[in-house]
Amino acid sequence: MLVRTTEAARRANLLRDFGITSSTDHAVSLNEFTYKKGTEIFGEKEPAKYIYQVKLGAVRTHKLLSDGRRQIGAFHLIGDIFGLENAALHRFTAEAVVETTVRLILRTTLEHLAESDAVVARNLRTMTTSNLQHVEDHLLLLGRKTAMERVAAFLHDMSVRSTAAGVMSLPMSRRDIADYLGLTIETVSRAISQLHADGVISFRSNTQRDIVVLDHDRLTALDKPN
Amino acid sequence: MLVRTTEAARRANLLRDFGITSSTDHAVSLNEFTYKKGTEIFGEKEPAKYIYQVKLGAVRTHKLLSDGRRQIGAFHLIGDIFGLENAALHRFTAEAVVETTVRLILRTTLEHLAESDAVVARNLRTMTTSNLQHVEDHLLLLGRKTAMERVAAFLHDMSVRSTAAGVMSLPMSRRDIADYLGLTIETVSRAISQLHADGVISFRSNTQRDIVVLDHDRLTALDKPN
DNA sequence: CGGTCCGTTGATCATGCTCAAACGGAGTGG
DNA sequence: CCACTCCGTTTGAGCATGATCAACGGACCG
Repeated sequence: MLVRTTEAARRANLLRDFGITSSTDHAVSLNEFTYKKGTEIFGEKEPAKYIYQVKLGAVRTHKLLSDGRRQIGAFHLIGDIFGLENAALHRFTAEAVVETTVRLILRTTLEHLAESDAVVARNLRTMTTSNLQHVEDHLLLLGRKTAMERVAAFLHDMSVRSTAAGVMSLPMSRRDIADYLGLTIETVSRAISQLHADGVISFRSNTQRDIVVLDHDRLTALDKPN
Repeated sequence: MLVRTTEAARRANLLRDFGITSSTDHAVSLNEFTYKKGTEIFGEKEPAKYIYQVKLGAVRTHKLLSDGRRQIGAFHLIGDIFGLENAALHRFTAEAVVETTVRLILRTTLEHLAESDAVVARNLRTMTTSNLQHVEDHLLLLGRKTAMERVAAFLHDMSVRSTAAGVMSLPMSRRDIADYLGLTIETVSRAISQLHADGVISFRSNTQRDIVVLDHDRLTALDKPN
C-alpha cells in the first residue's frame, strides 16, 4: 500500500513536472528519450502519438517546400512543450538542434485524462493557445518586419527566454536562425555584425554562439513594437 | 410545456447552425449583428467576450505595427468561425471587409457548456486546431514563398473556399490581399495581371473582383507544394 | 597537418518596393 | 444624359533591401 501511494505521488510529480496540473491523482507514464544533434524526433504528417517536453537541449520544428526551402516554426528550449497538435497528425517535423533529452507522454493518456479532468483540459487549451499566440506574432514578423527588426526580435526573445544573467548561448546555427526568420544566413550574419558594431551586443568566449546583450532598450527599439 | 420544448429545440438548432454539436440540449443565446463595410468588430487586446460566425459578408483579422504596417492573419467567409481565442483577450483586430452580418455567442456560455459537455469541448478544440493549422501554413508562405507563389496560393485557396462554380468573387481589396500575403498592392496586381496574360485566370463582368480560374492545375503548380 | 564545417565579409544581382502617372468604374450633380 | 470627381487598380521606371555568388578565416576533428 505504501509502495502504491509512493508510486502515485511520483507519477503526480512527473505530471506536474510536465507542466500539467491535475485536480486528482492519476497514473501517467512518463518516459525519457535522448536524440543526437540533428536527428528527427517526429516527422510532418506522422501520427501524433506523443506529446514532448524538452528536458535538456533544444528542438526546432519546421515545414519544407518540395524544393528544399525550409521554414522553422519555433524553437523549443528547456521546459518547453512541443508536439501538442490537437490533431491526429503532426503538422511540423521536429528535430534536435543539439543533443537533446525529452520527456514523452502518450497523447491518448493525456486526452483521456482531459475528458474527465477539466483542469487538465484547461491546461492543454492554455498550451495550445500560447502556441497559437507565438505563431500569430511570427506571422507579423515574417510578413512585415525588416531584416534588422527580425534579428533584433529574435535576440530579444531568446534573451528573455534563455538567459538568467546577461549571457545567452544560442544552440542553433545561423542557418536555423535564417530559416526561422525568413532570411538568408548572410543577412542574419550581417545584422548581428551590425548590432555588434553599434555596441548593442557583444560576444563572449571564442565561439560565436554566446551573446551578451549590452543595451536591452536599444535592442527592443530596433524591433518595432506591435 | 410545448412552448418550452420548442424553444429548446430552436436553440439546439441555432447551436448546430453555429457548427457546434452538443450531446445534450442546452439553452444557448444566439444573436445577430450587422457591421458596415470597414468597421471594427472587435479590437486587439479587447476582452474576448463573444465568439463569432460570419452569416453574410466577409471579415478580416489583422495586427498592426506602430508605424502602420499591417499583417492580415486570415479572411473569414460565410460560415467561418472567428474570435475563438481560448484566451481572455483578442489577439487580432477584426473588421468587416464588406457589409457583414455575424452571429454571436457568449464565450462564457460556450466555455461553461464545454466544462460539462465533452463533445462541445472537442468541437472547440477542433476549431482552434484548424485556426492553428491555417496560421502555420501561412508562416511557410510568408517566410519562404515568392510573390507569384503567394498570389497563386491565395487564389487557389479562395477558389476552393468560396466557389461553387468556376467563378469566385473576391470581396477584399488589393490592399487587403497585399497585407495578407506580405506584399504590396502593386506586386499583387502585377502577379494577377501575369496570371491573366498567361491564360491561367480570366476576369468576369466589369469589376476586377470576379475571377474565373481557367487552369486550376497550372495555378496549383505555381504554388509550390509542401 | 589536412579537411570540413560554419560564420563572416565583400561584390554583384534580382526580386519586390517606391514613386509616379494613367486608367476605368461608380457615384454625383448639372 | 453627360461631365466630373473619387477611389481603387494597373502599369511603368527606377531604386533598395536582401539574395546570390564567392572568397576567406577560425574552430574542430580525424
